[in-house]
Amino acid sequence: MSTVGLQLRELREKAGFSLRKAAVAIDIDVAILSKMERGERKFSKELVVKLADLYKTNSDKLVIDYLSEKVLYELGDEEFGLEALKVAEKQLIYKKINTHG
Amino acid sequence: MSTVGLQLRELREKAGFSLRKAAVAIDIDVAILSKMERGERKFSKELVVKLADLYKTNSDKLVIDYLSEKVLYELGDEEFGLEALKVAEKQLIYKKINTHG
DNA sequence: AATGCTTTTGACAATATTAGTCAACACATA
DNA sequence: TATGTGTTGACTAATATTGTCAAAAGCATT
Repeated sequence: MSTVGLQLRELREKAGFSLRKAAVAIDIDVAILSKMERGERKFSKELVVKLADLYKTNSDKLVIDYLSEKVLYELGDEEFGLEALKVAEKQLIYKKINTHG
Repeated sequence: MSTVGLQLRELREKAGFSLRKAAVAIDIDVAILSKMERGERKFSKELVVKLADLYKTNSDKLVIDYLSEKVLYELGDEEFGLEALKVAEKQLIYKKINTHG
């Protein structure tokens, strides 16, 4: 269940693009796009953004979901996954406070 | 700055193992262990646990830190990293509630 | 049925990434 | 010198990811 894939598929259909047209527009093989939408292959962030642009949609939420999926994939069904996420969050917040930019 | 690496280095020294002895004990090349402790190479979870065992330490916190580092590495300096972590957390919690085990 | 479009599938090659091996180096100390 | 410490870089091997292609399958329409 790749929510990014499903979301992008819906967006594509609403925007009236066939799989082929969309694939050509962002310069990838149609087979890859097909697989990505169905969660059989991973997206790259670049492609997510390109597709969002193509469909005239803001990409922020899609990117966030994309990253979230990536993180969850990395964690697998790890026993301490939740704890790890909380630690990671703390680190990020700490970093955010103590950096310029 | 790999906290897992530093933690394991301290633990090793406190446990009185030389790099070579520890590497032999867990059956890896000493060069790899050296690099891992200094954050030049990634650990695997298996090695973290093996080392914790060798040093007679509970591995839970180390594993959590290991996973956290892995996640943060994946996110890089992504603008929406924090948001992604929060989404991932929600997913995990949701999953935890709705599964047996 | 035949055409023309769609999407899916699998096989394969090309690339990139990661992991493992080894020898040499530098430093300290007995 | 000889022994033990940790570090470094070059190299190979193993794995994973990505890209390419052709064929197949689905679905309307003519």
